[in-house]
Amino acid sequence: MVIKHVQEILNDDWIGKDVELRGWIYRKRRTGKLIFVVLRDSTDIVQCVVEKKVVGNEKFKELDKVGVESSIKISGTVAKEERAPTGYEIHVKDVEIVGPSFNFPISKDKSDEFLLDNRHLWVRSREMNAILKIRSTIFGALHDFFRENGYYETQGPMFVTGAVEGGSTLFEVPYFNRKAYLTQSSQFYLETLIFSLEKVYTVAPSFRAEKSRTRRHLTEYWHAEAEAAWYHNSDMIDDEEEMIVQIVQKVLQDRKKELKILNRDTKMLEHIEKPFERMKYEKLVDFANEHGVPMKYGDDLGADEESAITKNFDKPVFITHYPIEIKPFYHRPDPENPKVVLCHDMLAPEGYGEVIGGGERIYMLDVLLKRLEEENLNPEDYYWYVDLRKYGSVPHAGFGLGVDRLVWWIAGLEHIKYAIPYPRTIRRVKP
RNA sequence: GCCGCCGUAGCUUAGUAGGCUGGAGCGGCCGGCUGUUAACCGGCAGGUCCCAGGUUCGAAUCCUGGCGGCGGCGCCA
Repeated sequence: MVIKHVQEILNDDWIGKDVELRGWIYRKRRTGKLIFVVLRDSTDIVQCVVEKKVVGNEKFKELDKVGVESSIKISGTVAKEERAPTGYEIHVKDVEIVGPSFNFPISKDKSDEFLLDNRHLWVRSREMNAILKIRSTIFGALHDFFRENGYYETQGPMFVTGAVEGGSTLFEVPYFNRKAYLTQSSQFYLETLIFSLEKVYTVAPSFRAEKSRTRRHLTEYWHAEAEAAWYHNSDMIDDEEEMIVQIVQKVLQDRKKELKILNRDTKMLEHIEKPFERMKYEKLVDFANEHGVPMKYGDDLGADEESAITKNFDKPVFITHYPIEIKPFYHRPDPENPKVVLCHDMLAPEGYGEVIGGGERIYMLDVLLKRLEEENLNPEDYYWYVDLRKYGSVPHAGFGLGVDRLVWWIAGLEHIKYAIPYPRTIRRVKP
């Protein structure tokens, strides 16, 4: 008997043929001498009809006894059946219970807290299954983009000794007899590596001890970062635009079924093509005020501003040329207007907001030293970063992308905690 | 750092101007049913009302503190 996945046999070619399926009991209903088992595997679900007179008294009783999520092997004949959830059903000839399950804790009523406590079991749900597949596709498409565009994959350390960005809060960890921190960005390390590889990227966790309690924050999140020698701000934006379009296309192509399971309205995703709007911060202030969000020059974008702005676009938007005061020290001041820096944030549409932050880095030694001084930072703490500007510096640019945020937006999720298998937030470090 | 909300059975909850035995649905167990769709019908079991202290004749209900959790702001990706 041929072993198949559910998805493979859900078509007319299989009608009347015998198959063996392996999976888990998703639903079970008994009516007299019949048991309807909805079998789930990684690919899909299918209804299986078990008759007492076919499988025998003993097997029937055994199957009747076990609960949902028991793992089973069943063999039988495929039939078309309008009444079955996925249009086909299996007339079971034999069933084997591999790992029984009794009183599976997750039933129809579910609170957020309960599902998070039982995340190790909830990952089996159809929704989580769909999200995890979309997430896998997104990670794959990210790697494809970088590799097809001349970026080398590399890695920075997770244990570090200092902050990359002034403001962010670091997790302190004991490191033998001194202190170390968990990295919040690999950017500076990537900058060192462009002098060897020119174009580099990494996909790694970043850690932020910010006490943020919002639908778009995790304390541990997956950070895709890239850095490229000889790139200016707009070159980097070009790459990001292409990257986002490719990822969205890939998901639309490969994950139709999953997007449907999640009730994702894909119309918004289908619009996404180049070019994206590129708006200077200065223009954005006017735009915000015209759209009922009071904002004055020098204000950073808050959640209200972000969502109000992105609701007016059906594609991602790049905001560029922020005032120098509201961005970290390493951004390169615009030679034509030193009050702003050559940076960009990409805001996802539909109110999702910031997904990418990036820009051109300062490459002149004197400019960097001046900026460190203005920000009251000690150049000695950044000696290796400063060194890069002493030995054959080149213009370069880079970005950081919150991959979980990308999943959150593309899958159209309510909260970022649904975008990652095991979310880490200020209040949750288990399971 | 700031603001708001929640904690009652395995799960989801009703009950809080203090008052008799804290109700229900789902799940579980027992029985029934040959086409179910989160099946249905009958029966049964199941409670530290988050914890500690206080007010009171009397607390799930009011007060104080603690623990656990959820959401939002700020900050960020």
